[in-house]
Amino acid sequence: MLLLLLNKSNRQTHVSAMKLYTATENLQSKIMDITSIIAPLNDAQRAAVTAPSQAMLILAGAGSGKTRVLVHRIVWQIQVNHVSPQSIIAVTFTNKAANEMRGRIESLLENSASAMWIGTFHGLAHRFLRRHAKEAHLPKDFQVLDSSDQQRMIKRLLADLKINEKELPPKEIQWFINAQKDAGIRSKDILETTDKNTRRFLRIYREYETLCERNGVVDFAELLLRAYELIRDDERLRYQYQERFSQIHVDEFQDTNTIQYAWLTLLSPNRDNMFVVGDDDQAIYGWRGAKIENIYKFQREYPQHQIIKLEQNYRSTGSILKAANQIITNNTGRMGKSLWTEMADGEKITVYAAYDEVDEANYVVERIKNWVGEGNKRSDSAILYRSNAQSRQFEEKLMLSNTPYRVYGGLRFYDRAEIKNVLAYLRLLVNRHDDASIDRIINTPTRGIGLKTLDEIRKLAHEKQISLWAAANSLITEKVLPNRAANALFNFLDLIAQLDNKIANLTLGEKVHFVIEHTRLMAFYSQDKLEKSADKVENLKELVNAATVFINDEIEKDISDLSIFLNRAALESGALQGEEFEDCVQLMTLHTAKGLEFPLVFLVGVEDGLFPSQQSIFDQVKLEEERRLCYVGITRAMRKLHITYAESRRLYGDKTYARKSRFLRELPTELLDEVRPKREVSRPITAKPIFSTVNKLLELEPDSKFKKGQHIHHETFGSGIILNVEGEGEKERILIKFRGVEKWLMTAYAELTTIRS
DNA sequence: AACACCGCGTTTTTT
DNA sequence: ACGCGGTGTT
Repeated sequence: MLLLLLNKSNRQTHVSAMKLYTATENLQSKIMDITSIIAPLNDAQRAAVTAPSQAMLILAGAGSGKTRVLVHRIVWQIQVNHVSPQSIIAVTFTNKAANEMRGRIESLLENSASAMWIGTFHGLAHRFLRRHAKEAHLPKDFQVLDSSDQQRMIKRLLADLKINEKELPPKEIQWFINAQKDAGIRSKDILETTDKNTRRFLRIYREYETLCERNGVVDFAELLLRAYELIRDDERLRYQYQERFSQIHVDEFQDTNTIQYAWLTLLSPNRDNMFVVGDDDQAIYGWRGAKIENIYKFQREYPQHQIIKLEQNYRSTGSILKAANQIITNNTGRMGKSLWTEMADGEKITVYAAYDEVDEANYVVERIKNWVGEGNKRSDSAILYRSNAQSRQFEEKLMLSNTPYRVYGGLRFYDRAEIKNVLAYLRLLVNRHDDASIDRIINTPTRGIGLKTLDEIRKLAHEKQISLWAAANSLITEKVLPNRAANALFNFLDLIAQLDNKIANLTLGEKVHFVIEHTRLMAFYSQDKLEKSADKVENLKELVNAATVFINDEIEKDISDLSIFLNRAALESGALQGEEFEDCVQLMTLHTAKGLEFPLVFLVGVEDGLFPSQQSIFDQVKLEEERRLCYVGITRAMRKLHITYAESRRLYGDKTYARKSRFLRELPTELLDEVRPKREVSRPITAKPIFSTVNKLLELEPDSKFKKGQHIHHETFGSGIILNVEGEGEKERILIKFRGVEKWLMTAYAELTTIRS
């Protein structure tokens, strides 16, 4: 029976059951192992997992088990094809995805996967460059700049070059530089003859490159570009790694950019060992350089490839899936995929036409309260929105109803100012020539080094093309500064020297603790007049803790733990986030929600101008990306999806009116349950409405608790008077005049108490 | 060095 | 509306 299963499902592998007999002494256990690899898979998944070594493109729809396929494929290669773990490389975009993959591989293997290269593009590029720093012409202790460090460098550069930030905004320069690097273009590759604007950017790009070089720092895009160039230009290393990585796996392939694709191609010269998984319908990062075309490029450049589509969805109900399928068919040039499920249709998708953003939030919060009241977990519900600004209304209402919630995507741990300051000191201890760091903390906490002194340092550094540290030292020895400034500056330089001296023999945790104390940062952040000082102190302690438990698993022994720790902090800035385990309603943008799933999902603010965003409406390419985002949003829902939109909302200060999103109009009405009929014009508001069908309806509905003219009380809005009643049962809605405002509320959800008049 | 005021922009985010 | 960064005031 087992062998039968193997033979049937393994038609496509070059590993026969015979080979298994000879390959192992412990036949029984081997067969069991293989069963555990392929038994939990459906036909398409199994075909992917057991495919022979060749270029494979797995088109994996939302919720179709793409991670499972990747994980099982890797385990299959190891246990059945006896590929050495050393030969396995698996690349993801986020640390979270990489960690999850590693964890699942390890639990299937019942063994450590530490010999495999599993990580993000940036993480693996970093490991590669660390290992071959010399060949890459990088200092042994090179540090990684995150994007705020990068921006700081650019700003300094502009100041040195006496360029006004208004003329050439640092943000735009940063964008330009990163876009060039992501496309594999060095400043020397850009022709001088291009247009004037490009020339100005180009000049900064050049200067920035030399500055980074001098500082011994590398930004995110540089990690990828350097790794690419090194493997391209160093024949010995190229052969070595091509030889080593016999099996290359890539997750979220539709999100790869030019340089990532090029790097992968270099690793796979025979083009027979790339196993890439992606979904063109979930490509939502075009705006940051991801090239969905890489999927087509792959098919052109890897002519021997095989495509397998994973279309069975294990996540959502039939209705939700139908809606998702329907919406995405409006896009052009798709690879073509249609999700299906064995699950029942389930509930219809509820569409709520809110009066305004407050009404929308009330509706959502009421629904969540009902859901929790039915015994469900708050953490199984999510509110998804297009832009971060939208979270506020929901936060307010959740707070008001005492419902715990968590907003994703705020400031991350390692991005907090107090943490960045400590890290800057530590980085300075590793490398004195790190200008971004010295710039950051030379007067933090304030120690009397003013702008005047700072200017002198910068001027000298720029003139002599030396680091800020060297320039500061030079100013002291040359005795050109006024006494007070000289003293202050000397004290700073001395502080760094003292720290360096005193921490030499401490453990990593002790080092961090020592630095926080002796730079007086702890004292600085403990001042209770400071807002949120308790949080900041807590964060500093958490940093010490993180350093204490840090395990340096890099093989290079001659690089200090501190250096590795700092780089890890830059590369995994999101990893350390506390307070995650309380049962909370989840609030996040649609982008953040990609890859996640929730039984109950609210897709809110589904209005033209918001979603799709105003900037995307008149651009076909952008609009299609928005539509994919909508597809991502819908497919997050497992059991129940609510879509809401508001007829009017406050945006940038003033009231705006919008109509329901075109995406919503693309959904078939039979899948929808529209809670309140949409009205295009604002309602006539009269205390005594003239005869209308609505009033007649009301007369036929004497069961209603609510009557016109009745006084009522609402938890949030206070007391008011009912102006109008419409609908019945669940859909009954009333217009109430509160102090100054009139609101339509659903009586089924609003918390109303009647007041006897 | 700390605080007040003004003007500006304002999709989406990882590394 | 709101928050951030830059500038000006005490």
